[in-house]
Amino acid sequence: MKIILIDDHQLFLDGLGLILDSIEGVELLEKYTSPEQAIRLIEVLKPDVVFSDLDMPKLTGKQVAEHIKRVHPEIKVVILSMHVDPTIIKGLLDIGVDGYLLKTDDIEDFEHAVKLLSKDKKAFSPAVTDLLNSGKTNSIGAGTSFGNEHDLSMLSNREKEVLTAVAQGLSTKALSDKLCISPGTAETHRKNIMRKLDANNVADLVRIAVKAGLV
Amino acid sequence: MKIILIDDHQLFLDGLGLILDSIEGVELLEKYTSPEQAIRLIEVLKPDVVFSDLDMPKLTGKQVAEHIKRVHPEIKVVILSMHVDPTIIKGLLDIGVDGYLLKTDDIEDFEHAVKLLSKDKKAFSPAVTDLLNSGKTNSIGAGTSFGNEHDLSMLSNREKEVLTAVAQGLSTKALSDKLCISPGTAETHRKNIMRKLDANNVADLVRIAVKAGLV
DNA sequence: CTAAAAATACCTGAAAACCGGTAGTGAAAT
DNA sequence: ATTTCACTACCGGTTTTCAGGTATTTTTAG
Repeated sequence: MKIILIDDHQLFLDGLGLILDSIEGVELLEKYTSPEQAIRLIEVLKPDVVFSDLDMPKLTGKQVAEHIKRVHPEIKVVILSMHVDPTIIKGLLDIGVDGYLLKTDDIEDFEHAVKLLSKDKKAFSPAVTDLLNSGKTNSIGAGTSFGNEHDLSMLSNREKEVLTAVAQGLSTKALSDKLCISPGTAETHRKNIMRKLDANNVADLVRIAVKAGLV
Repeated sequence: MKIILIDDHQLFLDGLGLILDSIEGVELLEKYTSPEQAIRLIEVLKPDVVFSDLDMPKLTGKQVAEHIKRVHPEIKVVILSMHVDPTIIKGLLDIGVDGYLLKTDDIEDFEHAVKLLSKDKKAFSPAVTDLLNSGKTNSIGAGTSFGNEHDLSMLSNREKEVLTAVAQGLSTKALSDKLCISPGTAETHRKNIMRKLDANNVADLVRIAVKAGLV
């Protein structure tokens, strides 16, 4: 199995290269910190599989996957990522990627993934497999998501007002006075907002509000 | 030189382990995906140098460095990071870290860093060295940090850690686990912080923390 | 017009935050 | 040497949040 690697972090790339070299039946053709260069040379190298990082400065792993799948559908693309994010994963599946591995995986997981790929099967991290099996985009319990976009579009106008007030440090009582609603209503709004934004407490709400420019 | 590694990404950890093994004069004692565990076992292992990732979920590399430098000042701490961020780097220098390497560095940079460390010199990435030389952080003794630095000067280091944790949305219990203190102590810290910053609730704390760049 | 969505309001119980203390230890400063 | 300060820890009581609801009205969209 001929492989090329793409990751903007040279150190990770070097390390992963060493790991891959130690796996039976793997031939590491080339490593790239530049997605553009990798794409340019893919014609020449004719790899079986491309492992690409997701978060990269100029060209994201998703864009790399899209390009490769459009031009060379026969080449398998596996995305390496730090985050278990259902929406990201779904987007990648739509493109037709052949795997999604996590940087928190260990070498065994990686070897297993290589085996699956060699059998023309898709390769996902255990954690990702669990996610895909356990319903869909609903993840409230275990991991609080890191880098997801907190766009406030799903909030109603009133809810945005409430969120702003909460983020300003107003108590439910003060907030309800200010917005001329009952404290119970304020609570309801806050609950709905927290559900929609997957926030578990006031601190989460404030961070989101600040990042969204509400305060 | 006895080394331990800390990074929440198992795959990176494995790869970096292989790289370090290939470097002359390096003995890799142990690798940890859990900063807490690493800190707990540091007494036993007695490493010369700790390489730690900066961005980690439960305990940041900065907190790891703070803890190690507080408890075992003789152990060198080198931070691995993805970003060339002056404010971050300055904060780490204040703590007294012995190096700041980038994940975009290559193996040669890494070997060079190890050499410097063995000579009791500080080890920085070329890109970071450039930044440090190009002005900026020369004002070391003075507390006048560049940027706005919202008034957190009255807080002790520990209190800043607590504030950061609170702003990240951790409950008192979770926070106390993370910082290895009792919930009561965490409460005390939070109280003192709120008094010092004239904050009345978590929302106020989060806003201040975000504006101060703690999160 | 009607159905859906949004906004309003309330209830309950467990958990957590909040606020007032007190108090020991160890390190640093005067 | 004594004081000061940071850090640690605990107590007791009050308030608030948080997570389940339920339910009515108003507004919006098809």
